[in-house]
Amino acid sequence: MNIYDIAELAGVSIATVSRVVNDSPRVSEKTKQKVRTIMEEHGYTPNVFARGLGLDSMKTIGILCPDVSDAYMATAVAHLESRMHEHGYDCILCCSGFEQSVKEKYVSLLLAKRIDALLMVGSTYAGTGESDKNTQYVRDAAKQIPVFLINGFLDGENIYCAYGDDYQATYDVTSQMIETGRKRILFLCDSHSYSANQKLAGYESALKAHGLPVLGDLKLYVKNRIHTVRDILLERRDLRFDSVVATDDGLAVGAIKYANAKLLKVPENLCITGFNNSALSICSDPELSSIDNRVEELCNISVDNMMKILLGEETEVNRNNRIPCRLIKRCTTDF
Amino acid sequence: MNIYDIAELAGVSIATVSRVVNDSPRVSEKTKQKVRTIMEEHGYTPNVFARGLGLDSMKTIGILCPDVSDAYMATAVAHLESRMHEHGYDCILCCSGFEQSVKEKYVSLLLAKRIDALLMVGSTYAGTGESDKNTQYVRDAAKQIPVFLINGFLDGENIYCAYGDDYQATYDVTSQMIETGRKRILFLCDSHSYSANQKLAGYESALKAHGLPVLGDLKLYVKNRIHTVRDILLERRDLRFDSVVATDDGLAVGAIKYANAKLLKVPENLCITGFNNSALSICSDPELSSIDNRVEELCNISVDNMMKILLGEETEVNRNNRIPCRLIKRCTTDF
DNA sequence: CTGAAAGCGCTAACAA
DNA sequence: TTGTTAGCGCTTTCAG
Repeated sequence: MNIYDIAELAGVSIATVSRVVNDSPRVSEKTKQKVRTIMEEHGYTPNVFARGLGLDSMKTIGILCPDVSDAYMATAVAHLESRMHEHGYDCILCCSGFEQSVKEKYVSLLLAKRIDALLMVGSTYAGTGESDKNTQYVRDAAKQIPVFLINGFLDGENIYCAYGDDYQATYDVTSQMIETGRKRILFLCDSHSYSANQKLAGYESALKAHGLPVLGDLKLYVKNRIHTVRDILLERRDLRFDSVVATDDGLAVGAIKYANAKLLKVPENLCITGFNNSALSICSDPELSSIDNRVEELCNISVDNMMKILLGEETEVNRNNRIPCRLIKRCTTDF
Repeated sequence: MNIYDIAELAGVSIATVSRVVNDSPRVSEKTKQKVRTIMEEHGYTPNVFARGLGLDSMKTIGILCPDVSDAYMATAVAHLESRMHEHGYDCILCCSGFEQSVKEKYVSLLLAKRIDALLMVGSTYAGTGESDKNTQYVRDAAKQIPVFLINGFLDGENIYCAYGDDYQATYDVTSQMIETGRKRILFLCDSHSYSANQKLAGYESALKAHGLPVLGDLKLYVKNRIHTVRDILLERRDLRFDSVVATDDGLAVGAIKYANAKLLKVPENLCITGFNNSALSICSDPELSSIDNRVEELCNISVDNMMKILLGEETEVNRNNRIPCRLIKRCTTDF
């Protein structure tokens, strides 16, 4: 059943059917009704490929993230899908992992699919914030379609970023630890992404601002697996620390497990904060204080900006959207 | 840059270019090389819409799930995407929630996009296992394209199911609780889906098989939020139980929080099992014993079957794939 | 307000 | 081995 069949059944031309499908005002209400009835009776659906060929768009966007099975990204993807759906767009989801070549391959694949825009979730797509060669593929993609980065910043034409102020959040929380008497703050991290580097910078700045030394030993990079973190901490008997600033909830829960194993009082003897305010934070015991970088808001900003761009209002949109994070206080902090 | 441009630059016809793109054997190696060089030099990518129009396929499948932000579904989606990608297929992701009308709308939307197959994750799409009217839309979709159901069973032409044996798993775990001396086993549940009903049946069978009464009071349906579960349990001072069979890890963790709040010894005074073996289970304290229904295997079965069907080997595939679950033992059980 | 017809870029049957 | 050409189903000028 195609547009010709409908046209014939309705006794009009295909042009008229097309106009009805697209709700053009240049059709009399009477023929509109007539055609619509026929279409419904026969369950007609326009062929999206043909339409795509003509319009060079299938109203589809690409969502790229390293791994949807990660809670943070899953939340983001769920929210993005829902918001895009409101606007009549479908989402092609791709999980690239963290490897450069795979990320690049996925982006070209997505571009070949002629998506209308590309949404990238996760600061891994922003590089480390230093060299440019690892982010060139993003810039190249932006030459073809608008690119939206969630949770990372990358400066470039047609690249629109929305991210939480990880620097400030980490600065603040570190400062509060110091102000409540902590002197040896462990920085627990699992990557060197743009976001991770921002958090590190915030941590170091706070130490310096309060006249504390930045100790290499207290910057610990480990795999983000709860038991692994706990065990590493347990083994490092040389390492002394009275508090933990973790860049992810999983790492922080590892620290909680460590505290429980050593029978340390939390937060009195060990003060801990996590990042992302995930389900883990209310699952652990004691429950974890965690910095919420408000993914849903980041998603909303990106989607709103995208719709503006797609409708040709690029002049009105800010390429650099940084929003404050907030600390969700639970039981592993006393501030 | 389209096929005509390439053809002209290479001094061949568009048919030849098309053959090169599709790696047809009916082109001399020499011209193949020549054309390929030109294509690369100019960064030519075939237009997927035009190709889709001709082949009536864009090598895209639809993945429908109620909510990707749920850990179980996120894992499934991540795995599915990765496996489909291996086979050169892209995935359109849709999150339908649990409302009937929305689920139906999403399915028609996906069908209109001319996907090659539909993957549905979650037993909500299998109905309750009783009436047929809630699953008619699934059967209708199956008239157009093959439908694959993960974690639920629905009998029907062109519908292929893969699910864990929730009945048996729940039967076994309930039996073990009884055999280790428990007499009042609370069944904690948050839905009436096909899967939930299977679990309930397993629970009830086990009670009967061991000569224990099936008590209405001990079947508790609550919202799947950790603190809510804990609070409800705390309030129900009339309710006596010595063990908990939860249909989801979140519910089970709620029970753990309840036990901790009441200073009950786990598992001695309260034995608890969860379902899905999610990240929550190693996060809680004590860590949760949980039934793993092996999503990844379910996904693999579905993807393998799908590829067979898409390649026209439907005779070889089983529509009803039930696989055993396994209990991952941690600290909330003593068996 | 409606229709005829020219694309959109590719695939595949048919010719050569 | 290669080229010609007729679709695939829709959108959109251009005429009327």
